[in-house]
Order: sequence, then structure tokens, then C-alpha cells
Amino acid sequence: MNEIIRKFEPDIKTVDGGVVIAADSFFSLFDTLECGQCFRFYEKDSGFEGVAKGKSLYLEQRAEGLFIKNVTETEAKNIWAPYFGLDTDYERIYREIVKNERLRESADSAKGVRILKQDFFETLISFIISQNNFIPRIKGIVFRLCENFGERLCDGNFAFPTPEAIYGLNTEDLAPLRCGFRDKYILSAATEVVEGRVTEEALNSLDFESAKRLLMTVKGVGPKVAECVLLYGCARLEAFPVDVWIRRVMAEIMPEGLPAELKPVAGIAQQYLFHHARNLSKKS
DNA sequence: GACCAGGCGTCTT
DNA sequence: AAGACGCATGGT
Repeated sequence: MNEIIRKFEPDIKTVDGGVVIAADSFFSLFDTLECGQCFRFYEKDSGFEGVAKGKSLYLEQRAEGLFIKNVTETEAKNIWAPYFGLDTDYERIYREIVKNERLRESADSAKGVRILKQDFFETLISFIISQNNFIPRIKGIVFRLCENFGERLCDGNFAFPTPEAIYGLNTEDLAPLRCGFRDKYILSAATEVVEGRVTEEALNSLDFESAKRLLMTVKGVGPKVAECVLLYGCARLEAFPVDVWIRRVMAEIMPEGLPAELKPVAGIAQQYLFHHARNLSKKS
């Protein structure tokens, strides 16, 4: 149906100690993990370590693609290729986006960014925490949330807490997180999810605007957070969260807004713009 | 509509 | 080194 977004099965091969999922030059592990869409990965040795989907991961960018330690080819195919967007033809999307000349510089600076398909509840809570906040601090709060309420994995890392693990807690229980006024929002989100009013299944069955409205019934979820959750946690690539950086760079390079034909992949265009804007602010 | 909330990284002095 | 600033949202 949608010609811009094309899925395929990437080559996956077992190597010493793990697997490599084939990836082209439209994949950068660093840019993907450091672009502000996820908060649980840290640089380690020549790669990244972190936890996703309840599993500790060690990742490296290799010439042939993404190396993942200690996973099977089946897991790579079913879980990790979709998780890292390596089953999606980003070159095709890039070519569509750069048909708009104004987006070319942004796209070129960020074309290795993939939109992750993170777990819904983790994304919901993470982006509630992200509101009015900065990435280093968000990472700290999420770390303490996992440490306090997540399952301890065998290597000492912690899984992201389940909704049930947070359900029924009070704001005093969340004091160790030092998350400020967001404590009550975290509790509200867990309640809505556990009591079945806001679920991934429900969101998936709704059109974009209805899904966004449903998410915004959670206290602490406004339009920006809702768009982030749909983009990073529900694989809705049409979501377009706008923050200060995006607003600034949009005003400068495309005040007329995104062209209509890019709407299905607005989230990827947004990521390119975001990356570009952050690079600019780093330089100055 | 304007303004404050708790906290802290970051930017300015 | 200290102080001001900003950040997304809900409540006043």
C-alpha cells in the first residue's frame, strides 16, 4: 500500500559470540542510540551496552552491519531486526525526503538514524519523564526507576519495570527517582495501562488522531509526549513531535511546514531535523 | 491567556 | 563560582 515504507528481511549471520544483522550506510548505531529517542544505552568498549525488551544487550557497529552479542539468528530476525529498524528500507525513505531540497542538509547529517520500535510501556513512561527535561537527567531517572522496580537480570542490569510493578505505588515510593513533579504522572500511566483503558492493542486499532487523543487521557501526556510515544513505541512513523530544536530549525529552513507527501514518514524527517538542529547547537 | 510547579543540566555572567 | 534559564504539562 504505502510505497515509501518498504519492509524486507535483512541478511543475518552467526559470527563469533553473536550475530550480525546486515545494514547499509543508512544505519549508524551511534546516531540511532544518541539521538534522544532511547535512554537505556551507554557507550562501552567499542560499542554500546543497554537493556531492551528485558534483555541485556551488547552492540557494535561493524562494516557488514549490526553486531549483537549472545543472541540467536531467530531472535535477531524476529525481535532485533524490527527493533532497530533494520527490516525497513531507509534509503528509499531518504530519497523521498531529499526530494525536498530544504531537507537535504538535515537528512545528510542524520541519515544513519533509525527509529527504534521500543516497548510501548517503556516508551510511555520514558517520555513522560522526558517532559521539561534533558537527556542526561532523563537517563538518570530511568536508570533509578529500573534499579528500584525492574527485574534484576543475571548480569546485574535491570529490566524496565512492568506496569504491574508500578501499579499501586504512591509518590513516596517514587521519591528515590528524584523525578520532580512527574511522579504522579508515572503512577497515572501505570494505572491506565493496568486497568486496561490505554493499551498498545487499543492504540494499534485506532487511527492516528484517535490514538493520540487516547494517549492524552493519561495525566502527564500532552501532544508532544503523545507523538513521541506513537513514534518510538508504536511504530507510527507519521508522528511528528515538535520540540524547541525542531521549532527553531523548521522556522529557519521550512516555515511552510512539511510537504504533504512526506506525512507517512514525518517522524523520520523530524528525526533528521532534530539531529541537524542539535549538531548546529553543539558547534556554536 | 498568564503563571507557577521540582529539579537539574547548561548556559551566562 | 554563582546565578539565570529552560524544558512539557497540568492546575490555578
